[in-house]
Amino acid sequence: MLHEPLGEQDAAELARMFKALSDPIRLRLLSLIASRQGEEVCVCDLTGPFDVSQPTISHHLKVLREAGLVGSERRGTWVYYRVLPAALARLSALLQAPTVGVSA
Amino acid sequence: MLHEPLGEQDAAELARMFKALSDPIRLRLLSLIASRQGEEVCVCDLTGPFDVSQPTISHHLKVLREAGLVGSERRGTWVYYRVLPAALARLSALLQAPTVGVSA
DNA sequence: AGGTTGTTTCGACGGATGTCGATATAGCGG
DNA sequence: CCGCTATATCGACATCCGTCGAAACAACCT
Repeated sequence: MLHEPLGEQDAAELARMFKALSDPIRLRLLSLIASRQGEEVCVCDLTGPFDVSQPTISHHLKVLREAGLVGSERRGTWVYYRVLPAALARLSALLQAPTVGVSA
Repeated sequence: MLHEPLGEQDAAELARMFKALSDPIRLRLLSLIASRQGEEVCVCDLTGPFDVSQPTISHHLKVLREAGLVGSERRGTWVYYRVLPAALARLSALLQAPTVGVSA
């Protein structure tokens, strides 16, 4: 919550997560994964909608994964990505706090 | 909401906002401003807690301002910053959506 | 085993970003 | 008007980031 100032460590960790969200392609990737609620999405379904090369998509998925926002699992030939809801919920709660403060 | 894939334009705009949150100093600045709910905070109160120079703080405040996350107003010698709750609420709602989807 | 497809890693390149010191602007007080 | 404090802008520099093509790795199929 933003009602108490963030410590340096928390700020550093949260900044890493927000940085993963700071690219349009990564945001769209995340929304594509999240829009299959709970289900997993194959990488092969994620490369089509974008104008960038497939290695670039793989790089962006890695960034999202290392930020703890998505998880991945290989099943056979394909790799499936899924959203990790707890991480998104944490960020959401952080930004929600000041809003309720003002809406009162 | 992340239940429908983001369009390119929306993604670009949202990415700009998240990018403003992707730096630890900016996150702490925002939390310092937000922790005074509704009130405004003088820049002179924001330079102290950090190890970086005053121009750097001014730069980060500019990034937050241009992202639409905070507003500023000059009153006499001092400049006061305040949170713009609607912007934070928008980001919060975006990240909240998949959570409720999974909690069901 | 060899070939084919899906995915990741590597190395390189150009552009963006955080930081600083120096300087400029804004407003107050004598 | 001049100096003083508060804040913003400028120019420079090192580092980081997104992107690509090429290559490596993984798993399937014959």
